[in-house]
Amino acid sequence: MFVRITDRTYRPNSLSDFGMTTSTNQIVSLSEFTYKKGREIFGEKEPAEFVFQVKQGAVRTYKLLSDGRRQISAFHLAGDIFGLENGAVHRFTAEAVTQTTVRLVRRQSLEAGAETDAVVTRNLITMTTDNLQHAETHMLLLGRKNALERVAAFLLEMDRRMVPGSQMSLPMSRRDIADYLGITLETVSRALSRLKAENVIGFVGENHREIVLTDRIRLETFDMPA
Amino acid sequence: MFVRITDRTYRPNSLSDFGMTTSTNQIVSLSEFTYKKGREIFGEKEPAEFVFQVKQGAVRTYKLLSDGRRQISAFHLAGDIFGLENGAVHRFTAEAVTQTTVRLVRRQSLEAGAETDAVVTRNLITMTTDNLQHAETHMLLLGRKNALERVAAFLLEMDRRMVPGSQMSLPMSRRDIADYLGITLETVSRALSRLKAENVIGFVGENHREIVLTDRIRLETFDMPA
DNA sequence: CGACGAGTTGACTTCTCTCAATGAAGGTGG
DNA sequence: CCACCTTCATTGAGAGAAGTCAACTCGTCG
Repeated sequence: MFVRITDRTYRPNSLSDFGMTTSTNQIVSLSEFTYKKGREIFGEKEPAEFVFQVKQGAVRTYKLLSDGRRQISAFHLAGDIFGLENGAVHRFTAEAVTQTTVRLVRRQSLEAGAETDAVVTRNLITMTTDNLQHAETHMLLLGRKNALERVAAFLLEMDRRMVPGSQMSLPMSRRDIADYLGITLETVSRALSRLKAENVIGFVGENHREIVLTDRIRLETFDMPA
Repeated sequence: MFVRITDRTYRPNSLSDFGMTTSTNQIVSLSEFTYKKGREIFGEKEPAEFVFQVKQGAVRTYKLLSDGRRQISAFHLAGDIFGLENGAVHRFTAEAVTQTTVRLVRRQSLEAGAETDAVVTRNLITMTTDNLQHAETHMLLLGRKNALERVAAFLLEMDRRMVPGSQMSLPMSRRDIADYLGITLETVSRALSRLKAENVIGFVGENHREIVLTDRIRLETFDMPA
């Protein structure tokens, strides 16, 4: 249950072990750690000691209301950095969606790097700005799109971000998708069924998370761009 | 109609005219400009030449869908900085909610300042992070709160941000509030009527934008915190 | 093998939207 | 200064989209 606390006693190597490559825009660190499915990586209001990069797997970050309603603000896939959007204290909870390996660096070290290296600084700003842009786009979705548009937008976003290929394998459950899109899991399921019935998407494997975009053009019309 | 284009040919004074005070965390510039109610300050996809600070009045920033649905991402009140959250190109439209005076600085100058001054850099990051935090909180509202909770949260936010006093004078219309909260103006109106009927708020003037929070404690219970 | 979790689907409910009417406020021009 | 027009806000009635509750299927896993 609280293995994660033990987990987080793990310490990455010190300052000299990481750097930032301008070419890849990724924080590079030799420090890695793996979380099992559903494990909490950090909790809301905890001090933000580390910044993370997903090496493999997927992470969800979310906020809760007191009665349990959940809003997932983002899914972080391989390559993505998370935990940076926070200040001294984490502003939401991060959990492993599937078994996930992350690289981590001390936040303090990063900030020290930013003091002396303008490139590191610029990258920090860029990453924060990217997060902000994603949040803005998502606000438009949450505030003004209907269920079908939300699900279409989600599929297109995931298709764009996941490894290229004819099909995609979604790591997250229908409930996760629902909490990301601000609807219920039943509504997600109905929207997917409708898209399947109209031959816009197809289900591939026997679990229902392998999806192929049969008609991307039509899917984009469901999404409805600005 | 296109006066704003003329407006924007106005040029702020050069680099030497602005700086950033660490004590107030505000960009200081002698360059000012005033927009009439409803005027566009900048449009989505326009090059982001300036960063703005509201001196007086209020600004809304929003995104549109092709069919006209609008999502206001934020209201910027006196003292607030906006246009920074953007990259080289503005990611949304900014309009004056009421007659509004802004200070402005060239974006390029700011970036030059960031190169040489770590304090400026830190403030830039802080401001972007603040925007991000607001967006995250708003995603929770848009994705998971009901109409009454949204309106209650809005009133508490405005009360917190506007000049202290027993009552507040909202600069924006019901439609603006609705597009900020992801509901319709009728639903906003009904929620306000209900809060008034329950003596949680009161209307003061003869226009319906002067509001007093009669029972802040109860209003907070309607909002429902995390 | 059985329990459990995930997903789908149906029936019904509910919340918000849509459409419409009304009244008040504010701006404009004669 | 006032009549007129437009905009804004409120309120009601009905429609509709999404939520809730529940049943059922299908893998997975102990």
